[in-house]
Amino acid sequence: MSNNQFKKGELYSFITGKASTAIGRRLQKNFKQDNIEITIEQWSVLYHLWKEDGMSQQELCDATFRDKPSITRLVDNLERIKLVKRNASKEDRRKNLIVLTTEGKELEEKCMQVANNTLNEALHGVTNGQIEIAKEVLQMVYDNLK
Amino acid sequence: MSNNQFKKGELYSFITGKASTAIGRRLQKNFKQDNIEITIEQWSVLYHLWKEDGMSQQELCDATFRDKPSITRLVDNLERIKLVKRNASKEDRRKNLIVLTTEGKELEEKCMQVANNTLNEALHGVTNGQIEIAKEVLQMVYDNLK
DNA sequence: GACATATAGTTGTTTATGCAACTAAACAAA
DNA sequence: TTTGTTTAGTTGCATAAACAACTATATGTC
Repeated sequence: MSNNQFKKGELYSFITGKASTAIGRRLQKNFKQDNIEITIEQWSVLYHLWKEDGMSQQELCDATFRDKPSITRLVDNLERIKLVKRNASKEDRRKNLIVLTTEGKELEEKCMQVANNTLNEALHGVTNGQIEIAKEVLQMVYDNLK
Repeated sequence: MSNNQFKKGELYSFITGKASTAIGRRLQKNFKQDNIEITIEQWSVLYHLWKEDGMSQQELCDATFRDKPSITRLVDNLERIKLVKRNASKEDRRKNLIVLTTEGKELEEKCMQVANNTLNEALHGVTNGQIEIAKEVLQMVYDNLK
C-alpha cells in the first residue's frame, strides 16, 4: 500500500496544505496592497459570480466547497459592503439569487489581475509538466475524499 | 511566462487548495469517528510536540505556519482540555515551554494511526512518482512565497 | 387534499484566523 | 545604569468555519 511513501514530516505538510495556505495569505496581502478591501473567502464567492451572475446560495456552496451557513454569512458580508444583492427567485421562493452590484462587477478585472499575478509569483520556476502532474494529484485526492 | 498555464477554473482550485481542505475535513471526521475529541488545528500542534516535547510557543509558530496569537489560543484550548501544560522556562523567563501531559502523550498512537489511514484514503491510486512531483511543486510554491 | 419528505436558507455556539496594539523580559550600547 | 531595541507572549476585534437545530417552501404519494 501507499503507507510508506511519506515520512512523518512530509505527511504533516501534505495534510495541512501549507502551500495553499501560503498562496491564500499572499493573495490577501496583494489585495490589500492594491487597496482591494475584500477577504479571500469573499473573493472566492465573487469569482464564481463573475463567471455566472445570479447563482443561488446552494450553487455557491457547491462551487466554493463551503457549507450553507458559511455562504449565508459570506453573502451577508458581501451584501453589507454592497458588492452583491439577494434577489428572491420567482420560480422557487425558497431560493435567493445572488447578483453582483455595479460595484461588484467593476471589481472583477482588478481582482483577477492580482490573482493571476499571485499565481505567477507562486509558480515561479515550476515547469508546465510539473504543474500538470500536481494538478492531477490534487484532483485525485479530492475525488478520493468526495 | 507561466501566465497561460491555467484556465480560470483551474487557477481557482489551485489557489483555494480544495484538496487540502478535503483532507483536513476528512481527518477531522475520522478523528470524531474514533472518538478523538480534538480539532485538526489542535492535532497540528500536538503532532510537533510528539516529535519534540517542550517546544516554545514561538517554535510552534514556525513549525505550524501559524502566528503568535493563533498559537496562544490553541495552547489555551489544549491546556483547558488537559493535553498540554505551559511551563515557564528557567533560562528565559519570557518563554513558555509547552509540555505534553500523560493524557496528551497517550493520544499519539491513536491519532497518528488515523492520520496515516486518512492519507492513504486520500492518495488511493496515486503513484509514488506522482506524489514525489506533487510534493516538489508544493514545496517550490511554499518557498516562492516565503 | 393531506401528510411525509426533501430542499433552501438562517441562526446559535464553539473554535480558529489575521491584524494591530499591548506587556514583560532580554539584550546591546553608551 | 540608563536608554533603546528585539524577542516572547497576550488581548481585542472582525471575519470565517463546522456542526446542529431551526423555518419555510416545494414535491411526491396515497
